[in-house]
Formats: sequence, C-alpha cells, structure tokens
Amino acid sequence: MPPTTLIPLRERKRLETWSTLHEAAASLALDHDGLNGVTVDAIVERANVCARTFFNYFDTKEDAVLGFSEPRIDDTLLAAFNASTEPMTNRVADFYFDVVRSSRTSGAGRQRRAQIIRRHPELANRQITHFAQVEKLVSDAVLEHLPSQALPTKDLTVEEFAEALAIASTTAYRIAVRRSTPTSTGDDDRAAMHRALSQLREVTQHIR
Amino acid sequence: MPPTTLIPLRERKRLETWSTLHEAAASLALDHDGLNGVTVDAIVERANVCARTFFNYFDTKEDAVLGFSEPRIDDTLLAAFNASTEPMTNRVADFYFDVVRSSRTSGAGRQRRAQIIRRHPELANRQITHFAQVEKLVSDAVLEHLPSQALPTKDLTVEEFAEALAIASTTAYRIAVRRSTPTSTGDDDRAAMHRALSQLREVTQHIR
DNA sequence: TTGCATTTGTGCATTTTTGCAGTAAATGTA
DNA sequence: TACATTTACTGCAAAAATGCACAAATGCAA
Repeated sequence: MPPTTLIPLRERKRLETWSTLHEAAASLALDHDGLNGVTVDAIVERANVCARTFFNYFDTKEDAVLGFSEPRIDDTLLAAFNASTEPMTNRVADFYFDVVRSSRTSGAGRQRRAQIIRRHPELANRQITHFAQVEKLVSDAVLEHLPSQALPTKDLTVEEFAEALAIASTTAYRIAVRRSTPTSTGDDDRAAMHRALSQLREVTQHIR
Repeated sequence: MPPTTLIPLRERKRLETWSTLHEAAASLALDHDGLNGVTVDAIVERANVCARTFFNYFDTKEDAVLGFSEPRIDDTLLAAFNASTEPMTNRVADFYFDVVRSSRTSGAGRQRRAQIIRRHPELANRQITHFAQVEKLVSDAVLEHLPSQALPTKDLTVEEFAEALAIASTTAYRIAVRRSTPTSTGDDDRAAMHRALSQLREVTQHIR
C-alpha cells in the first residue's frame, strides 16, 4: 500500500467518498435485488453524505452500483502514449488499457461488477456504453496524436486507422478481461491483452 | 444513544469533526508530555483534516487539547431561562449550568480534561479564563433579560445584581464539579450545584 | 550575536458539501 | 380516472474544507 501522504488530502478524500458511495451502492444492490431494491437515499445514508453529493460523484444510480465514472484521459497517460516506441497497435492497446484502468475500480471491484451484471442483466447495457465511451475517447485522442508517417497503407484514412486501432484495443481488452481470474493482477491482465492482440493478428492474417 | 437522523447532517459532521480533533489533541497530549509534545500537524494528521480546518474549530492548540470552545448562548437556553418560575438565583444557576454544559464535552471528557490539567498545570490558566468568559456571558445575558421587579434591595444596581448572580453561579458550579465523580450524570451535577447554592445561602447568612 | 528551521496562527481564493426548491417520471390509491 | 406519493435528478446559494502565502514567535546552531 502506498503511503497516503503522497496523495494530497483533497484528492484522498474525493477518492474515499467515491469508494464509500460505490461500495454502499454495490453491496446494497447485491443484497436487495439489484437496482430497484436500492434507493439513492439508502446509499447516501450508508455513506453518510447528502443526496446532492451523490450526484456530484455519479450521473446515475446505475453508475454508482457499477462503479463507472465518465472516462477521462490524464495528461500523464497521453505522455506515456507519445513516448512509447512500441508498434502502433500495441501502443494504442496499452493506452486503452491505461485509460480503462485509470478508473478507481480495483480488481476485486471488477469481479463484483461482473457478478452484479451476471445477476442483473439489465445493467449490462451500461457496461456496453461505457466501453463505447472509452473506445471513442481513445480513438479521438489517437487520431489527434497520430504521427503523420504512421499510416500503414493508402487504403485507410487516418480516421479509419485510429478507429480501427481503438476497436482492436477494445476487442483485445475484452478478451483479456474474460480470461482474467480473481487472482490476476493488473500486469497479468495487460499481458493477456497483448497476447489476445497477437492472436488477433494471427487470425486476421488469413483473411482475404 | 439518540437516533442520528434527528440532527441535520451538516451539524452532525461539525460535531464529529470537533470531537475527532479534540480527541486527537487530548490523547496525543496525554501520551506526549502535554502541549509541547504535540504539534498541530500531528493532530490534524490523526484527525484527517487540514491544518486550516483545525483553526476553524479551535482558536489555539490549547483549546483543542482541553476541548474548550468559545461559549455561546443558544436561543433555546435563553427561552428556558425566561420561562422558568424558580427563584432568580436558582434560575440563573440553571442557566449558567446549561451554558457551560452546552459545550460538546461529555462527562468522561471533563474527567480527562481534569486529568490533563492536573498533570500539566500550565494549562490551568486557560480553564480559568474559560470560566471567566462564561461568567461574563451569563452576567450580560441576565442583565439584559432581568425582569424589572427582580431587584431585591435598593443597595444594588441591576448591573451589580446580575454580576453577583453570575458569580454565585460560578461558585456553585465549581463546587459541584469538585464534588463530581466519574459516575455522576449531568443531572447529578445539576443537583449538586443547587445543593452548593443553598449551602452558600446558609453560610452567607451569618455575614454582617 | 546572526541566521535558519519549526511552529502557531491568519487572510483569502478555490473546491467541495450541504440544503433546498423544484421538475419529471413512475407508482400507488381513491 | 384523477390525485397523492415516491424517486431520480438538476440548479443555485450558503456553509465548510482545502491549499497556499505569509506574519510572528520560538528554538537551535554556527
């Protein structure tokens, strides 16, 4: 565990409030039959904040239960992307991975999210839109920062290329998550993603 | 323990922060050789708030260790004072008691405060000024709300009368506190104060 | 002595939380 | 059917917490 004093107090408290709210929402949802068994009031009472604060952290009750926040691209992540010397596909995949994992949800948290969605499939939609958001975000960022010489063939526009890279990343990431176990670390998952990516290359090579 | 939902969230949190800071300050002071063994930084780190917030709650480090807040007169207390049908001296004593006890310090807290002061006598000054503050506050409030027919003799101005009532209250209260034990409740202390008051009457009757 | 570091305490701008009023949709109830 | 109640969510103003710069006092070392 990293020493708490490295993170400024204000941010530490924000993270804690986020976690408390998500924890309250998720555990209540598991105990009380999903979304409809839980009210915002019950969540905030358990988390000891007011209802208005709840909506400062989550757009919807659904998001609180699943622990989704609007995905954002940190400057640090962008810098890492630009600095990387990997082939472009791996580079984008790493970037995608970083963006997805920059959310505050831990490994155990993702496990539980999967459990909740399994038990309450009506929540699956939200997960899909979330990954769509990440994909769009990554696609746009890649497009904006793509080195001009990176385009592999004349058949593709840069827009198409960026989009394809993002789509491939999503695919590889989802494969990695599917293969992930409760004991997997973040590094394990990243490696699994790269494996999936190269398998994707193998498979697609025979298309004609 | 009273149900928490009766106190509004904002006030609940203020009380909690106050208690947390006082608790941190008092226990650190007991463990580390009084005032000088404890820094504001150490207190706020334990209480998990920033240093500026500490000074929003306490004027000085001393006050935090002892758990003193600037005494204030609640409208509720004033209303009780005005509504009372007791003889004026008892009325003022009750009022004084209410004002003193409206601080957030519990019975156990007062015990510990006494312990700290016993062990670190340089803190005793602060206690004296605190009681002087309360006395002045009560004296002024009584002066302002004294029924005009309440003056017992022509020998006293109303100012002097109000002051004397406040002084008598302080005296009785301090006697009661000196007699208080760790198992005394607030009601016990109030009764002890009234006993001290009537003993005061006995004793002073023979002055000439 | 002088200079440097630590500590208490304040002023002020920014961020966060709270409280409250109110909208819109869903749901229960006469 | 109409009508009240509950619930999710928003806008806005006031209160509280934070971060930061800074003053004053204190201690400590050269």
